[in-house]
Amino acid sequence: MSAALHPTIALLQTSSLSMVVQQEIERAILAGEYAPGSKLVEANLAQKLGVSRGPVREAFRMLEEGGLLRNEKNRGVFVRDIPIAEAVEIFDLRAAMDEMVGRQLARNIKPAEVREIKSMVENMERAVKAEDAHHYHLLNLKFHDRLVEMAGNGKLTTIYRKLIKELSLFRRLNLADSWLMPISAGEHRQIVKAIASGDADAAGSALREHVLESKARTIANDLRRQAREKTLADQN
Amino acid sequence: MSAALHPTIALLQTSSLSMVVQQEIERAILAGEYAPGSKLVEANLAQKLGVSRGPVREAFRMLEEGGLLRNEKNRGVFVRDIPIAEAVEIFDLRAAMDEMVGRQLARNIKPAEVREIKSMVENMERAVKAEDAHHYHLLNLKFHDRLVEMAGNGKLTTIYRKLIKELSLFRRLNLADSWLMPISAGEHRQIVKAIASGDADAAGSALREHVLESKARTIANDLRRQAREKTLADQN
DNA sequence: TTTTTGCAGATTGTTGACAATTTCTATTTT
DNA sequence: AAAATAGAAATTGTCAACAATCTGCAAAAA
Repeated sequence: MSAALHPTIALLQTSSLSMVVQQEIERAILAGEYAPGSKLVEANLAQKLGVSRGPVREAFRMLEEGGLLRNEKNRGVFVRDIPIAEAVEIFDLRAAMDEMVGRQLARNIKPAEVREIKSMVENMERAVKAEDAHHYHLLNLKFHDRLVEMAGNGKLTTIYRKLIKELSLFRRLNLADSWLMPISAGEHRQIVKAIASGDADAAGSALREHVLESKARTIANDLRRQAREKTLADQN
Repeated sequence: MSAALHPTIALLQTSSLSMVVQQEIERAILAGEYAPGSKLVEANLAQKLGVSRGPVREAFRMLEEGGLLRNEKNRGVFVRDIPIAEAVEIFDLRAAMDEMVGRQLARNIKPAEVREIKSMVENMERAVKAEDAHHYHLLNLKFHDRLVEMAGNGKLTTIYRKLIKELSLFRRLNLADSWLMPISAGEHRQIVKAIASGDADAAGSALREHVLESKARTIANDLRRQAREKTLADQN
């Protein structure tokens, strides 16, 4: 029956306006086009996307449930601004999940997959040498995402991705990342080695510690920021 | 300003119709009033709840994102029927999360909380003696929910609860539970003991193994069910 | 008999209008 | 000048109507 469908037709069959709107708003948020804390006005978005307010509202409800938006009744929806405490909670959760991923991969990863992640680490090391922080950041996200995916637990993958998206709304994260690329890069090599060796304990704790390092750096960075803001405030 | 508000008024101030509708549908689904796989018709629900279709649709989008409903474009929304493979994934995830909970509690639980969970275990043992499977089931849910809550990670708690709700849509679960209450009950006592002793490794693995036992029982039960269905099919 | 075609009814997708609430601003009051 | 008030404008919440799609069934064709 279903002969290879034309892509546009296939798209129209699966996605309604609300889904398209949802994806577009999500893309814009993650691209930083709407800053955390900023307000999204239904009518504006509806007009910009050429649809009525209904689908926009439905998209809002989806993104709310997904943790990207926050709703105040009769006041509007806002891009969520993740507080440091919540970022820390997410890191702790990720630590447990990534440990699970490491243990699973150490036991079941295929040779082709080992080659794949090794090559990803090499790409990251090239980005470090080139001092291309942005590219490194993208490769880093891809590396961890791929590891989770390879672990083969769909539910885990879905939740992990949701958490990463939320974490990207924690504003002060980006700063922390850049000047310690080399450290983070070294840890990656060790992670791959532990996985390839088949040692579940080693792979699990390598990944767990990697995430907890990341958490510690984020906290340290946030403390510095708080101190800086306090100094500025005291001067006035 | 805000002098103690009348509950109904306070409710209207925080929750719009879509939220009320969402909660009501969720309650009905979890209460088993809509079986997994069954279709929900917008107009029916709207009429039953005395609202228009708009809020119902918004509630649908929320519940979809929450994993309780599934949407087929132009065909309608259905209560999700969790396949065994997904149930297994959820169990594996829970195992990792509960291990994290156990380790955390062993280190940080307060005396009053130890007393609280001890008393919960005693209540469960009473339910076992009284052979009250339903009551035992509720107490069991509450016990694990409370442990997760006590671990103090809000994000973890939210996700854990979502997973439990999804798992309750796995139809064959209930059957598995009842005739092995005594086993499960014994494991609970051991979990509390490990937590109270402050041994993070012991508490973590006690909880992890407890969940993995539960997973194994569910799988075994499902295999039996499949065999039974096959036998019946062959007779026709 | 089996398959295909073509309606009629039911259901979802989308829209625009109206009601309720909040936000903004100018004016008045203290 | 600062605070309170009132009304206008903007925005969200809700609804009912219309359009598009699917479902079921009966008639026609193979």
